[in-house]
Amino acid sequence: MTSPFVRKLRQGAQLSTEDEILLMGLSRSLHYAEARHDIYSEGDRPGSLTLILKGWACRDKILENGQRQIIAFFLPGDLCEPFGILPPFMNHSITALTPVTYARLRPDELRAMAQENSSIEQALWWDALAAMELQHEHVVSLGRRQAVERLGHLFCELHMRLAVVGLADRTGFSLPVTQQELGDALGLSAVHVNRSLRELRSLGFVNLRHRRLDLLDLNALKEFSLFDPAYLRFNGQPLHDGAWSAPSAVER
Amino acid sequence: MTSPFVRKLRQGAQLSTEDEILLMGLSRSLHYAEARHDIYSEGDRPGSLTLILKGWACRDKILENGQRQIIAFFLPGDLCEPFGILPPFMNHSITALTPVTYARLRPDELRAMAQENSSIEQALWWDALAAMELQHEHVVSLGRRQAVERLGHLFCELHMRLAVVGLADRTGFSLPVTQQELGDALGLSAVHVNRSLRELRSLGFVNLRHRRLDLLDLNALKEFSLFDPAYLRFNGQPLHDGAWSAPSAVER
DNA sequence: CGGACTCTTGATTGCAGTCAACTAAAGTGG
DNA sequence: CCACTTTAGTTGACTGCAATCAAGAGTCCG
Repeated sequence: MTSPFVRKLRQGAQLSTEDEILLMGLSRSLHYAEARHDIYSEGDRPGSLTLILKGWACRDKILENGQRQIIAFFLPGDLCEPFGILPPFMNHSITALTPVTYARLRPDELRAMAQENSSIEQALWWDALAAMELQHEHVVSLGRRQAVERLGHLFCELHMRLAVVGLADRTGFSLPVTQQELGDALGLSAVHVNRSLRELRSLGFVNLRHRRLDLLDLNALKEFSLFDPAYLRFNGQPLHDGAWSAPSAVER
Repeated sequence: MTSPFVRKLRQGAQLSTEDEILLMGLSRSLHYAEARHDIYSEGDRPGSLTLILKGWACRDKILENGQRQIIAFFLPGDLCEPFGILPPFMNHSITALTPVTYARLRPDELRAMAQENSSIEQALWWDALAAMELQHEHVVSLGRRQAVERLGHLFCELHMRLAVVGLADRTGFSLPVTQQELGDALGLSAVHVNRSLRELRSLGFVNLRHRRLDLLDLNALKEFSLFDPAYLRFNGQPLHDGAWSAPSAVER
């Protein structure tokens, strides 16, 4: 059983079996976080990168007035920081939304691996690009989309991200977060999330109950939410070669 | 006269004179864009990274319904994409807000330079980190701050970013964008930007006229906007060494 | 079985959008 | 250099989306 990390990275580069073994070998140091507990808190000085293996987490920030904003959701296979970046201190938290199993990766090890192996380098840079564009689309949602569209768009995004790591199929997926947490991600109140959910249900698009999202008409939902999956960079042609392969790195 | 790029990167690493000469040598290929024209449009396949040398630009996306969201402002010294990332195609635009002078950088050249020079590597990763956290804070603003706070927060951020490259002092700075564009960045209508501006003026914090922002009481504005500059990662201790220096790279 | 979340719905409030008219500034061309 | 046009800024009136407040129902869990 390949790890979700490897499954996702396959979207960004052609990986050989040896590449995949190398990548899986990174997850030596396994850790566990309980639901609603911080993996990293504001002010912490992280010593390693966090790779989510199982469960859901998020990057979130609590404001002075007690309001919370979820900046990003992290799903199995997600690296909470791009591969070469280790912040000297955190100014927000990484919080487990469910029980989470994660690995701690050493950035120097990752970067050394990237330096020696251009496929892995390309995959890691691809992952960093995809993570940035996720943020961009989040800004677009919060800035210019209405509540119902935001919610629908998020569902489409989560579905594609989960499908890539084998955690969603055509019928739906497990959505283990509260409506309050959806609101914290979408800049909405829990009450309004509930009402928007009702609207999506009454339109016959989805049904959320018992922490599972049933997709009743995915295509209609995508159209309604103006969802264009290009920003996820899935299944795309690999990032073009000329500019990508480091001058000295030659793959055999 | 050192370039704004170098001035900014000094915030992220100790750069020797030779490092700075190397970095300035990157900006060989100079280009020019007129105000309101795209540097890259949606669908383009960029062949190089864009470094803003003079003028203001932005990353923006036009939605199907004609609404626009500005995802990020780019100021002199800003790299529009992190140093190792060259998207295979653009799914949004990079647009000049004023007349812009920019350089085209080859990612392989940048990465080769980073590989040989650990100070430069650290500076470039630092820049990528700072750019990501800018995005995070943008999400927080759009999700959880009120209009007036958003505007005030943006002014504080722009002031610090411009000050680092020598384009702002205590009295204010040139703000060469329309109120409509401020609204497109903050998820507000131009009318509401105007009203919020009036409120900030009536509170005695700032005064915006003829494309210049006068800072009348910067500290009060920062307090009012709950502005915590930590996310800009300026003047911080350099990113810590142990995890950062690549195993084989030794600086002399 | 009790207590704590979470979800749901209704009533009310308020922040920000839209529409519209007018002023000010900045270009443009004769 | 001055009419004319266009773009940007300003203000008022009204509307509407989403927040808040509140209460009840449903679930989960010890």
